[in-house]
Amino acid sequence: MSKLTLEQIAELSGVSRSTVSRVVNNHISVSPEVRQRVLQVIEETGYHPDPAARSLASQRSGIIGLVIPRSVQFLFTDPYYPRLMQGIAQACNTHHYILSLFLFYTEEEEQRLSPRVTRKQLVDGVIVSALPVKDPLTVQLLENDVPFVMIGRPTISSGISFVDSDNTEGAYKAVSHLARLGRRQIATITGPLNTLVGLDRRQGYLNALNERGYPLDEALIVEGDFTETGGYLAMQRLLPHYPDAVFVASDTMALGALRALRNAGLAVPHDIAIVGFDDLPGAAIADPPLTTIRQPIQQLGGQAVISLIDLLTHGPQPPRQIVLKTQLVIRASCGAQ
Amino acid sequence: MSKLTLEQIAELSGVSRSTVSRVVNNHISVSPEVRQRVLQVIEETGYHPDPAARSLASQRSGIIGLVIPRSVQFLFTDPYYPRLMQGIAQACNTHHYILSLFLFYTEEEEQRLSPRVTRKQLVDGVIVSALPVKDPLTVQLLENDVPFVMIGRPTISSGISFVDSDNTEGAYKAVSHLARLGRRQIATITGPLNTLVGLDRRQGYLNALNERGYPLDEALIVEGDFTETGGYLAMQRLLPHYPDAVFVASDTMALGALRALRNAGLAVPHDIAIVGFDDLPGAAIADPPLTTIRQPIQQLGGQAVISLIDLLTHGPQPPRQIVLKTQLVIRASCGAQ
DNA sequence: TTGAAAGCGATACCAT
DNA sequence: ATGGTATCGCTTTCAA
Repeated sequence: MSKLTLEQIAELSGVSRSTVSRVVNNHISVSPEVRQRVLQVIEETGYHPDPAARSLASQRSGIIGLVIPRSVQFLFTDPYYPRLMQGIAQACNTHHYILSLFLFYTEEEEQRLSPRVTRKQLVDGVIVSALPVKDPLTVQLLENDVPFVMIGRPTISSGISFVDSDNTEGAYKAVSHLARLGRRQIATITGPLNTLVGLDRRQGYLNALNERGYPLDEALIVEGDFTETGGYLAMQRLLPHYPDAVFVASDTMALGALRALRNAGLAVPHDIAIVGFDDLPGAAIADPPLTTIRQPIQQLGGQAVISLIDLLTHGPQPPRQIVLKTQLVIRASCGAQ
Repeated sequence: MSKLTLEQIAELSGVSRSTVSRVVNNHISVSPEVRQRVLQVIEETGYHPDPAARSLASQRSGIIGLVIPRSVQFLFTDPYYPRLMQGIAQACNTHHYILSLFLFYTEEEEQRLSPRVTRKQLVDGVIVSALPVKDPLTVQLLENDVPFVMIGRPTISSGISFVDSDNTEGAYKAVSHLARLGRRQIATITGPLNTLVGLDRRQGYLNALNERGYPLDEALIVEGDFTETGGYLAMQRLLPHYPDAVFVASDTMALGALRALRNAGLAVPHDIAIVGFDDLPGAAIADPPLTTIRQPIQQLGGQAVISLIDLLTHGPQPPRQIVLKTQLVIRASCGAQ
């Protein structure tokens, strides 16, 4: 079982190397009979083209890189990421791409390793998990014109392809729901306000209050960091202001907020209603089960891959910018039955 | 900024291509001055060797594959995996390897895509997340002698490299702890019993009971599946038998068990004590905080990479089989304040 | 539709 | 210690 080459397949099928290559790559200019015969041989021998030789000759690697920059590294344990990766991996599988994962920890590491993804040698293109405003990585990607799509909308979005959930509208729906249920002192625990997702969800909150002519109380807006502990601490800061509801910008933080409320002896939703964002697995099994805004995380990943492949195959194009709808999922924590 | 080649660096530094290659690969036979000069040029020009050309010539890709087989795919959203991946990614970073991720969903997909990892073309070696007994993937890996190490001990471990936690001893410690606290009716929710990790942890449970001469009550042993819902359902089946303690073979299942107990109106740890396994982030913030067995997940990943690289560089060797110690983490759920 | 041949950009062996 | 050169396995013009 020594390694087979195109050459050998060619010989076995009585055609030239070129022809076999055409068959393998599904080119048109091959007569049906020849194609048939070659495929036969390939099948019988179990031939697989050598990826290295192939990339060298074609200048394409067939590899998509998923980059988790240092700045979001600390969130990587959030259940959000496995879901995202499932979506990405599945799409890669169906589109015959290989997925490589780049997790950067330290700044030094990011500096040293980023060339791996900012040159078109190793990867054909990359998917980048949402970056804070003006990350150097984005700049490098643009400079070296490496095709890439971001998950999460970038701050300067002109010319950049991305896939995002409709965060503003999602937050708006969450807060409107609370208002509809008669809550008046609606607080919010935001995401980090140096990220667009953080800003967007806060905006949705503001929009909903505005629309109803609710007064804006700055004390009811506390910044979180998307971690459970962050949610816990933020909730504690909110308590002295007696909110009767709180929109939390992520389920993970909402879990932390619930914990803070429990510690404070407050009853959810009786004393205070709560709505999260994401609809992670933990939301449904929280105590009480968490009303939340579901975002289609897997599809986010899948769409990112599709957009990227589009970029790869059709060359530079107007950027593909996709915003997916969210959905209000009502459970017990908001007090609606 | 056209693409630089070895050739050009050679010219710019006034040496041959071979010499530049030696410098790049840190070979010994290069005079200090020449090396210095070449490195200078490389630095100035920002040259990076082409990975494809390199793999083609050297027959090594520098890529390590992480394989999540279909059979464990449904567990991928467990917080265990991000941690594991962090450990693996970090080790890959420091050892200059690229990490590729292979998630297989359907059986068809696994069949179609497994050649990617079972031939030494694309990846130099692979890390496989624990497989149920005698998975075909293992067989293929062995047949094609692709270097690989498993995370989690395989059933037939002769000749196979793996990294595992000491599951049996961990479970033993958990159950002994419960016994020490005076619990008598100690139940267990096991992992899937077609996996060795499931069997091992059950064995630890049995060992602890045995040692103390506790009677074995089959009704107190219920099989779970490592999911939250599985834990919930298993706990419900346990309730009619009035256990006063339960060792749950994973934190995720323990969270489900807690939910079942809450629904049943039982107080933890007063009515029933509970100990989990893993020490995932969710354990510390559960209500009550979960006593659990901590396993060093990141190190598991890191060790797997190190073992694999060892295999890659030193060729076939006696398998490296590493078992890492676990640690009892006492919180409120077991009743030992 | 098919084949011949020129790369693709490195590595590594063999001389010197 | 250094250079020359064959080689890795495939893609892709260009001719036929």
